[in-house]
Amino acid sequence: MSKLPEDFYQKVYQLVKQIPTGKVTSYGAIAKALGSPQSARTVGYAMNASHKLNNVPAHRVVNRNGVLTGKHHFSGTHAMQQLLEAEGLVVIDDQIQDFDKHIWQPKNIDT
DNA sequence: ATAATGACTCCCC
DNA sequence: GGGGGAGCCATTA
Repeated sequence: MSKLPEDFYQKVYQLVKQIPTGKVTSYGAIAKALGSPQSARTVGYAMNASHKLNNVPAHRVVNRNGVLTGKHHFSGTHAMQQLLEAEGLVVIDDQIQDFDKHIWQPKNIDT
């Protein structure tokens, strides 16, 4: 692990942990809040590492389209979908309904 | 140090 | 509206 990117991960975790129940956000939004809108891909990578943590609701993080692209990385096939539905969201075919209404805009922690 | 991979996003056809 | 290609960042081999 490099020295600088490590902070990036911490920011990602910190932000994801701040996502309120019943809300979701996108990798790009997180990356942007971190001051690196082009590091959306890296955010996903951080999520992968967040799997070893227990306080990082990665299931609330989806792509900008509101699609559960990373559901495949979860325990089961629909584990992510079930989690979101259990939080009051509506997920159909790995697609969050009214994603724009359930989206959660993170605050810039980079400032 | 170079090359390949990935839970993304944007641009073009 | 749907599909394909390129770009960016960080990690791993």
